[in-house]
Amino acid sequence: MHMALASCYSLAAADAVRFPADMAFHRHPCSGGGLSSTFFGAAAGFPQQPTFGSAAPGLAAPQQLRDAFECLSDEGASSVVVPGTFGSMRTTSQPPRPPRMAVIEQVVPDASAYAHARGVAAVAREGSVRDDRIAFRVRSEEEVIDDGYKWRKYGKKSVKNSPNPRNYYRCSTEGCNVKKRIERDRDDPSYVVTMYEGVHNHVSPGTIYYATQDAASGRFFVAGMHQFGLD
DNA sequence: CGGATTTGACCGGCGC
DNA sequence: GCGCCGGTCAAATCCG
Repeated sequence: MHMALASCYSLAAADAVRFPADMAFHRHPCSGGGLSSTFFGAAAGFPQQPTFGSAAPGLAAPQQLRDAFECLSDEGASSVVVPGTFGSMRTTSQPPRPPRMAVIEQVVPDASAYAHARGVAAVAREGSVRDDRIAFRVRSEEEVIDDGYKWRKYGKKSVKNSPNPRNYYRCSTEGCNVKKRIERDRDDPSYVVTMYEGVHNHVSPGTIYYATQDAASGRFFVAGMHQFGLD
């Protein structure tokens, strides 16, 4: 998932994030004392050494991102509202649209998502799941999510036991081999399941991220962003 | 006209 | 060995 999501879902825009009333993210150890938006970056395959704005000291390390991600999974987070441009996959021929609110209903644990995508046998065969794959489920009428990156569609397949086709995308940035698969949930077509694989070796085009570090935990958080063309 | 998308073909892994 | 399945390729087509 992506940065448009990660960044908008920032400390500065914490009021744009809605959690179940019985959740206490501010006290959860995974959140590092602050509302963690970093798991979105993990899903998106944040650049390992991104270039941020001048005020940005860096961004969450993969492990930290996974921590946050697992935090939500463990807590059973079921409703997170984030500003994102759902329904408008950005391509080189399409300018970015203004953000719209979208609801991430469920984050799919990496292993199960991978199993879901490739089959339990394949996962068992590999022994373990690569840590650069992650998936999530979003209730959305449209399938494409503008995550800030440019993607090139390279395949479409119908999958067994599902009436919905699976679409394959590859990051269109030269030298970046991040891929993502998008398909509607076979059990509930109102959900879109997106799975990312790999780590971007570049920053989201036209986007500058500002990170902040929590003094107590040492974790980094996306504190803000600027996306050219949106303002 | 160049770049993105579509879509059938092709390939490799796996189970029987 | 054969068929099934998921993933990828690439030629044809579309579109701005």
